Amino acid sequence: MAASENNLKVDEKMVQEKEAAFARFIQEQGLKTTRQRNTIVSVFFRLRGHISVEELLIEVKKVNPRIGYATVYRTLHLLVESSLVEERRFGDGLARYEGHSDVEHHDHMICLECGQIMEFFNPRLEALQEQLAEENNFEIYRHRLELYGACKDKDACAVRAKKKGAQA
Amino acid sequence: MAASENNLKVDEKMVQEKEAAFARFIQEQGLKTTRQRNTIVSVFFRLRGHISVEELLIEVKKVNPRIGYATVYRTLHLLVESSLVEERRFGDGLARYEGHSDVEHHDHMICLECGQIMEFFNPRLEALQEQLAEENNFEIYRHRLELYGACKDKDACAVRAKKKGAQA
DNA sequence: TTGAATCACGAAAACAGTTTTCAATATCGA
DNA sequence: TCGATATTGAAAACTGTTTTCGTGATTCAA
Repeated sequence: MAASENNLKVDEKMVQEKEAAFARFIQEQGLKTTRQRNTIVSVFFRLRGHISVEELLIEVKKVNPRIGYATVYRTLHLLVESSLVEERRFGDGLARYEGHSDVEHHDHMICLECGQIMEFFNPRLEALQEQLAEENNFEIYRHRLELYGACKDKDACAVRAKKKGAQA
Repeated sequence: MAASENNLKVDEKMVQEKEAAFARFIQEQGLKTTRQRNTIVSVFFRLRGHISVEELLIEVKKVNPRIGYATVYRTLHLLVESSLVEERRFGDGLARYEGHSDVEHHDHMICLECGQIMEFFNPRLEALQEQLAEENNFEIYRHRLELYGACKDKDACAVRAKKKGAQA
């Protein structure tokens, strides 16, 4: 029911579908297809997890070093508008972007030690929220649930924390 | 089980207890009692709901116009450190501060039409989260649940929305 | 009570993340 | 291909927040 963010290869077929969907969105909106947008989108969908703008920019620059912040920001907004990507904020002050995963909607557990972000979904949780909203005469459009804490597997967690520390 | 943010008068006795608790905190930390801090804390605890820095500053300036941003920010940090106040971020980019309400921990429903923020708490929800964390070998330190949507009472909601629009 | 050490203040500058501006360039339909 | 229009990249602007720095308060020991 839960999926860590670094356990699977990216599904090439799915990536291509998403690229196509984005291309369609661009056309529908009467916008223009550009090399920069293609590069950014292509790179983004081949990354996994919850990507910050900076992380994305670094990867994008490996393909085309002349692409700058502004274009990455702008393209991410387009991706969000196209509903292919969701923006999330986990309280560290920077936006993170997430290409839809296999689980349509999901919540997050965030380990404060190693930074790992796990996704989960539970229908009982969803139902309970609906019920509480009902009781308060409230209609839910969307919600956000984040559990902050720590992995219980301290060894694996320490390894991840070290890796993260090294690359920073 | 739910409490809106503008249904009650502030309990003067409770406010004074909190002021006293803050004074104690300042002493314990070896910090200094100042007129500015007293003003800010006093004004803050007499406001209800989820206060932004700007909202607080406006009120504080009515008492002492010479108090500036920096001192308000600094005092809010002290309030958070003292555990008398919690910082929240609802994704509109600015921090909001909340003096502990009668409900110790609680979650939020946020109406996107009128801006009303309702608090709620449900033990089944908490238990379910613990269970899901357990299943994922995860230990929760704290969590955040926000339901974004709209009041079903459209009339009351419209009144609030109008009031909010007027003051902005 | 006074004085020295220290802390806190306020204004402005710095900062981080993000958005906008603007001149140059690329795209796309006619 | 041409021309209207959208997009780009670099830099400036912006927003919310934090820090700096010179000045002013507070505290506590003498």
